[in-house]
Formats: sequence, C-alpha cells, structure tokens
Amino acid sequence: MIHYISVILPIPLQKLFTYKITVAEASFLKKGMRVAVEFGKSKIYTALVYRIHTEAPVGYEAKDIYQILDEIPIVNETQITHWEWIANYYMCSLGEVFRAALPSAFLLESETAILLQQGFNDEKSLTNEEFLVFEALQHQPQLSIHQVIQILDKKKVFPIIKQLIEKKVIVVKEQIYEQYKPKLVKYIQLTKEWEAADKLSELLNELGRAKKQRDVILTYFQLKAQKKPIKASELQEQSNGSTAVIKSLIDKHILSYYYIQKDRITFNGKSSEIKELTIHQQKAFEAIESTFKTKQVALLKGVTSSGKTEIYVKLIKQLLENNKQVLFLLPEIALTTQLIERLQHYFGEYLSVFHSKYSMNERVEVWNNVLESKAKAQLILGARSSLFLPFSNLGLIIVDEEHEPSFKQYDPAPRYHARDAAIVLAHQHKAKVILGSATPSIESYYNATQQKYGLVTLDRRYGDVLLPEIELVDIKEKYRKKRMTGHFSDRLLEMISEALNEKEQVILFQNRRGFAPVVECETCGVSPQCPQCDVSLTFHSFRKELRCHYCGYRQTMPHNCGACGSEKLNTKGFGTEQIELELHQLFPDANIGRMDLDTTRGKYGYQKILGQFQAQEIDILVGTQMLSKGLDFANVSLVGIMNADTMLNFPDFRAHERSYQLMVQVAGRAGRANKRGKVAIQTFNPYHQILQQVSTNAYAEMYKEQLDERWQYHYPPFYRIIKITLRHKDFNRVEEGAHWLGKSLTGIFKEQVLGPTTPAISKIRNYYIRHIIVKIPQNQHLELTKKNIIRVKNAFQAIKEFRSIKLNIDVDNY
DNA sequence: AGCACGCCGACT
DNA sequence: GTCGGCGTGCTC
Repeated sequence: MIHYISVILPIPLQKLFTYKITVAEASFLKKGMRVAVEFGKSKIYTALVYRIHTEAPVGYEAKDIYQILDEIPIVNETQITHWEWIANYYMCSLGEVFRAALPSAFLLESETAILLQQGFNDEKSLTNEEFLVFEALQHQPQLSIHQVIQILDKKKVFPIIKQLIEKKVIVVKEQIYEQYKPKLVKYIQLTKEWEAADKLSELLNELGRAKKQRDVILTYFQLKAQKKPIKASELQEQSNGSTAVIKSLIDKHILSYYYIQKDRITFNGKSSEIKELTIHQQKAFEAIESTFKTKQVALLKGVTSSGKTEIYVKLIKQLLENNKQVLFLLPEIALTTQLIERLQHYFGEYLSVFHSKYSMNERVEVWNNVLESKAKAQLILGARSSLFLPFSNLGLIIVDEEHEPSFKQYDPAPRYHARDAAIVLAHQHKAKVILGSATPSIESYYNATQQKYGLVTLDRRYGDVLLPEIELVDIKEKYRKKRMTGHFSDRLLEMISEALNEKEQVILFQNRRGFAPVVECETCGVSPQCPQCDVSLTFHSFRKELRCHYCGYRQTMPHNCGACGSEKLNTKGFGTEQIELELHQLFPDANIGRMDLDTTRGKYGYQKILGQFQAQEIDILVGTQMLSKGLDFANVSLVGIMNADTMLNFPDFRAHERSYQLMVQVAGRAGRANKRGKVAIQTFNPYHQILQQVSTNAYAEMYKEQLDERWQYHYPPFYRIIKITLRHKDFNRVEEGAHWLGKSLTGIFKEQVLGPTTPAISKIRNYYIRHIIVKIPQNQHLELTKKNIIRVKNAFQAIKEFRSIKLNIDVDNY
C-alpha cells in the first residue's frame, strides 16, 4: 500500500498537491504539520499537510516529499476550516490564506537568503556542518539555501538551518528588522517630601550656603511653571550647574531621576488595579453580558473617552479566570499607543502582543505559545493578522475601533476583513464578539438595528468630561473678508494662541502630506504629472522636490514650466508641510511637530514623535489621519481640522461616513479631565449635513441619512459588492479586456454590473487600471454568484490576449 | 506565483 | 551567428 499526502502550497493555485510518503512517514504525519516539498523544477516550498490517504493520483507520478518540518501539528483543524471559509468567501486560494496566516519564519523556502547574526562568537558550540555554514558567511554576505546544499553536499539542510537560527548564528533574510533599542531620557523631579510648593522656602533654607544647589532648585521651579516634564540635561544647562551639583541633590533625596523611553510612548498612569466601573460602565457591562445570552455579537457604541477599555478589561478578566483565550484586535497603528501598556498593567503575565512589525522570532514565539495554550498567551493583542494564530479555546474576540478601514486587507490576497473574519472565527469556537467604536460602521450599526447583533451604548464620557465643543469656521466667508492668514482663519489662530498661552497643546489635522498636491503654471495652466501614474506630482518643500505618492517617483522642483517655459509656477492646495511652515512663521516661539508618512518613516518614527508630544516637547502637532487613532494626550485642549471639504468630496460611497468617523475621532483627542476641549473645523461649506452632524454629535441622524442613500444607490448593507480590478501596461489591452469582462458579467447579472469604469487614478506604476463592480442584492445566492463570477473569470483567462492582464477580485471592498 | 521552454529582434 | 525579449504552459 502506497501512502500519499495532499498538501497546501503557499501559491495562488486552487488545487491541493499530492506527494508520496513512506509508511513510517504516514504514521508520523498529521494534518497541520509542515513538510518541505519540491515543486516544479527547482523550487522548494513549505507545504501544509491537509490530508493523508492512499488514493494514488491519476495522470501523473507523485513526487516524494523532501522533508518533514514539524514534530507536532502547528496548525489546528479549526484554523484550516477558518482558512477555507476565508478562501471561499474572499475568492482566493487556500494557499494564499496559508501564506498570509503563517509567520514568515515558518515558511522557509529555497529562495530564502541566510545572513549572519551580528554578535555571534561562540564558534566552539557549533557542529562541523554548522561551522561550515558559519564560515561560508564570513566570506560572503548571504547564502541561499541552494548554496547551503552545495556547501554541505547534502540534501536535507533544513534541520541545520533551524539549529543555526536557534543558536542565534544566522538570521533569515526577511528577518532583518531594525533592531529597536529603547533610548531612555533622564527626567528629574522633586521627591515626595519636597513636592509641596510651600516647602520651597524651607528647602532653600536647608540648602543654606550651597549656592549652586539653590540655583538648581530655583531653575527647577522656573521650568516647572511650564508644566512640562523636566529633562535632567535641560535643568543642568539652564541652571549652569554641573552633574555633580545635581548628583548631590539626588543624594540628599531632594531630587530624583525618572526615565521616559524616548522613542516609545510611555504610559504615565500608575494604576495596575482594575478600576471599579462607573455606574454607566457597569450598566453597559451588564448589557453586554445579557446580550451574550442570546446573541453572539455585541456592538458597543461608546463615545470617545467613555472608558470602553475598562469594560473590555472586566470582560477579559472574567474569561481568563475561566481559562478561555481572548483575542483583542486593533487597527495596526493603534497598537503602539497607550492601550498596550494599560493592558499590560492589568494582565501583564497573560498578555502577548502580535503584529507584523514584530520580529520574526517574537512572532514565532507568540505562535508557539498560543499553540501550546501557555499562560502568557491567554490574551493576544494584535492587528488583523493575529486572527490567524492557532487558538484552541477562544472565548472572546474584541474588535476595537471596529469601523477602522485598516481592518480590511487590500493587497495581496486574501483580501479579508478582520472584523468579519473574526466573527466567523468566533462562531467556530462558540466564542463571543464585541465590536467597539464611538462611530460604528454603517454595516455594523445596521446589523445591530436588525437584531443580528446586540447593541450596547455608552454615551457618558469617563468622569462626565464634556464632549468637545465643536465650532465650524466658514473659510469662504473668511476669505471674502480677508481674515485668512495663509490657511488659517483668524478664529483658529485666536484659539491656538489661547491654548498656547495656557501652556496647552494643539493638534492640527490636515489629511494630506507634502507641501502642495499640485504645482501649476500660471501662464499655461499645465501641472507636472508623474511619468508612471495618472496623478499630478506633490510638491515637498523640505527637499525641494516633486513626488508621486503612488509610485514614489521623485524629481527636483523645476524652475520653469515644462510646457511653456514660464517661470510663474504656483502651488495649489496644501498639505501638512505647508501648515508646518506657516505655523513656524505665525508662532515662532512654539515647538511644532509634524506627523505623517514622511516623518514617520522607519519603524519607530511615529513613536518618537508621539513620545516627544507626550513629553510636551511639541506644542503644536500637525498631522494626517495617523493622529486619529486612539491616542490620549492629557494636555491637548484644541484640535483644528484645517480643511474638511477634501475628505467630504472624495468620490466613494463611504466618503461621508468616513469623514464623519474621522472628524469625530480626531475631535475626541481634545479635552481633558478638568476642561472642555475645543475643536475648530475650517470649511467652505459649513452647512454640509455631515459637518452639522459632527458638530452636534448626531450619529443617529448621520446613520439614517447614509442608510437611505445606501438603499437608494444600491450599496451595502443592502447590497454586497464585489470589485474586480484589471491592470495592464498596454492601454488598449485593458480597455478591451475590461470591456469583454464587463459584457460577459452583464450577460449574467444584468444591471447589477457597474462598469467597466476608469478609476480617478487611471494609471499607477505604468499599469492602466479598470474597475468592474458587481452588486449583489441580499436575496441573491452568494455562493452561486461567486461561482458564476469565477466561471466568467476562467473564460476570460482562457482568451490568450487577456492572459497577461492582471486581475483581482475583492469581495466587500470596504 | 514562478519558472522553463520557445520563438522572434538587435547586437558582437 | 548569439543574447535576450516576453508569450505560453505547467507545476503533484
């Protein structure tokens, strides 16, 4: 009897592939273990055992497997079922899900390059073979697995590589992550005994003759008046003291040091006890519990700063006590904020963080801990990909900031929505789901009103802090009356000055980076375009260059118009850079920071900026929507939205919903315990219904209007959308292909097909793009629809002229 | 996807 | 005469 295994390969092919195994291997292997297999002429892939059987394949001879990679399955049955749902629902291959699901360290391929790990010197601990690889790496920067095979002159090198990784001799290429060393900054404060202001004279007395020390203390009090944390270096400099003087004050227990990690946001509260819930929180908590008796999903709609986290904490605690695993999903960017640290305070030893920026070793470690259901992996905090961890006993999934678009993966496949996939996963585990948001997505709120989800609302802010006061500033009027300075209205400037005078911080939001999105010739009206994309180039004043935000193309800013030679080049529109520049001129004494893609390059870029903001080294922070994600800064009293109109006019059926969410979220950054925050929204159209709704916090009204529109124009939640994208370098080729595909689909789905349409940006990186949208009414069979689409797709790709057209399908592209 | 095979243009 | 362009087909 010959034994076989069918395996999943990490490639976009629908099929499973069958390999031959020995009897011994057949009894050892289990579904969910990895094997290395040869595929094609020379490639070696990591594959996952899907089925062990004795059915000889017909039509070809099965190959032997190359090697077994695991002792025990690293993927469980539930996961594979979940993957199958994803592959099926989002119309991609199981292999693509497999690839997305496993940390790359689990997917060693023959192409994988091996590099030397810095700092290894314990050569004696290596075996002969290991030493050979080590030595080879002394002479060349990297090795491929093929080269390792040659060097060792044997076929099975995976165990050796695995050993070398474990011994920290080598790293695998994808693994070169920027090493993050936390930088500590020394801050200084008075000790408890001397903290009270009335002790100042006593203190100065005490110091008596020590003039230098008295100077230091006096300087300390001066600096303290600025309400900022005081850096040790700053104190020393300002007081003309020396390290010795400060040292002696430290020794006398008058001053003490404390540290803030420079690049990282630090949590500066100290509580690690789980807080008592307020009455409102407690009510919400109980409502969730009773919802869970009859429903699987609860939507928790809580205004910003209502203390949703405390409710989560209490629920998590309950589940952990019952030995259930909890998954806490967050949008990618929110993961670096205070929330991690807060939860670490509560659940330190049970919590692991998992996200794609973590190093490969860390991710493998978390994976293994979850697999073994270890104590420290009972609560997982992570971005969307943590959905794929090998949970065996999941009790609750929390999707915080449920409305966030970053839960949807756009590229590459699987194009899944983590919120929706989480609900399915929870269902498999018979677990519950909480969707939390201050501004729920229309779909989720609709599901709640349809009784599909339970709805729990929390509309009191913690400590009854008032919601910020929102003021709409009509800049059309201001321009007319000449009350604008650059892009600032007199009103906004007034508010900024006020905040600065009070030593409070300001956040300014402008959802566009760079200096100006368009450069235009005054004489002939021509503006420089990207040679590879259908967009005009954005001017970045920092490097005096023009950049394309889609392909990264850059050129130096020309002196005259490329079309007519005129030297009168103007900029149109504005971005964060320009706002920053104007601020420097308007408030020369303020410290201004900017946070956008350009200043947050590098892994810890934005943590650094946020750290500075937290430490109040920055008074005014200008940024893009990065600013909106769950950051709480105690000292921010004013949020300004520079221009609300650009986002409102975005051509997308969700533009209004998104604008509402974004503005409410950004506005939520303003305000603190003892003072009502202020928000200024500059707009040309203050009567726009969305702006009115933002300013009056009228979610229900916004929801109703949006829902009507969705109904009228056949959008979700009433219709599902499948978006097909076609891309090709040849304009005519896509044009024809899209036309053909559109016609075929229309043949089946009639007026439910929209397009082909040319997107607003019709070319990116020299690829011309076309979209076709299929709308599926609720009563239409989804499976069947997808089958039909796949049939048409196959027919499309059978036509040889169209085969080179890149085609992708995005289900629920929102 | 990736890769080999294969058939046509512009170079030593 | 060859190098290399990318269209085509296949991968257990």
